[in-house]
Amino acid sequence: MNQKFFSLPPERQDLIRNSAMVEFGAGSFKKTSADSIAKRAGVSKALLFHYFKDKRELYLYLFQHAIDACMEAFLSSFRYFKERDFFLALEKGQEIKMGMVRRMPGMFRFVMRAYYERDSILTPKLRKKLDDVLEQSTDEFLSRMDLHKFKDGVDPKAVVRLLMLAAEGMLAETGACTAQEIDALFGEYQKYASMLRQHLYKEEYL
Amino acid sequence: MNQKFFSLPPERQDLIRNSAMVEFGAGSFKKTSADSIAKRAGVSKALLFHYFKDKRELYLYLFQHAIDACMEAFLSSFRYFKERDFFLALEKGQEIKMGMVRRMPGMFRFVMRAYYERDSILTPKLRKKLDDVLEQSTDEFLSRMDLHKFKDGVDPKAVVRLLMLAAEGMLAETGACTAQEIDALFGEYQKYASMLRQHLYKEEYL
DNA sequence: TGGGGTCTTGACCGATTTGGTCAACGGCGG
DNA sequence: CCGCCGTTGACCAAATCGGTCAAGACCCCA
Repeated sequence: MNQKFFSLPPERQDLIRNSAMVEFGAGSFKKTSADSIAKRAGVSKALLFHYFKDKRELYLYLFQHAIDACMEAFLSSFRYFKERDFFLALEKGQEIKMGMVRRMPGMFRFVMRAYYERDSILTPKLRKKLDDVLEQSTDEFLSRMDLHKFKDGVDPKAVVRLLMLAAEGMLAETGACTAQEIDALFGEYQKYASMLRQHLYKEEYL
Repeated sequence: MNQKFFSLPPERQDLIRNSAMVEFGAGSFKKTSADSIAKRAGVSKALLFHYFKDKRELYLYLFQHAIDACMEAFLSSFRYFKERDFFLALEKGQEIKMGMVRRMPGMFRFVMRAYYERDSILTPKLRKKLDDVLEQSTDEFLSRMDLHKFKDGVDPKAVVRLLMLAAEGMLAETGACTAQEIDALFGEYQKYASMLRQHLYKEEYL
């Protein structure tokens, strides 16, 4: 790809990346046209092909960039917050996630779609990179928490996964989100999290 | 549409409907080609346009049919099972739902996509029909259950919604499912349901 | 064997869209 | 005034689009 892309104003980079992710996230790689991406970004198609040599390169770059952004957000979140309470940390994490959704709407959908798409053009390396991020983030998260606050017999990993799935389900329902939609979703999510906390924690920790 | 479609062997009707739903569920109405539907079904494009006068008619028919199927499954499930325990009934319901997924994979994704799609071609009547089914099914469900088995302070509606969202999230992750994939998903779902039951029910009902 | 009816298709249509190219434009610093 | 750089509209051949149509494949009844 053309390295000059990175010397564009950051908000312009974001504009192009986000537009492309939203479009790629709405359909398969093949069915997503460069034209629609350009139109959404409000730039000419020629500009896209000026910075990226073809559609494939743009796609792979986006995936790489998305994973890097996730990884960075995840790492920094654990660098700064030393919270050891499961639900408080989960809330912090969800706040960060929502912040990312706000700044890069369409990213999570794009990544999911790219990962699960048939006839995927992703390289095995990129797939593995995402696997690592997901697995590492969950395990790392659990290893830092005070899991003994849970009642006996509760599987914390199942709790994380249940909440993750619910978040994914909420994301699947709505399209590209406005800021208030995201806040509403976050509010609903917190309701479920606090319900679980209420009944899965030992009483002395409530 | 051509009424002769209904005198086709039922499994052939299913084949065509399911192929169309899978394809429509994978992209927007506009970006889904009649060709791809025909190819997936293993029939000629000409046959599609023999039974349905155009793409739009096929699409609207599919939506109608899907809603009717949901409604019928829902009604019959409550006609036959008089279960009043929240989680047992939910399990029954989920079994029925999984059966539908098995017989019509791609249906739920199609319906969701059709409902939330921008520039939707759905008529307001069809939208309302789906709204009714969803709202009625949840309310009806809750009204028949022994909700007093829940601990005080637990909102049963939130429990239903949380599990629904998780199911949606699982569905969003996988593509068109094989029978064993569906079973695996169902197993995971049951794990979460039983976890919730374990801790949200009063102890005397466990 | 032949004819009629029904399901099904390959070939085809004009129109649109596709990924990608290229010469040229505008604005800005020197 | 120049030269540089981000940007563009116009353009291309090729593919794909929704939809049509005459003819093939098959079966039952005569």
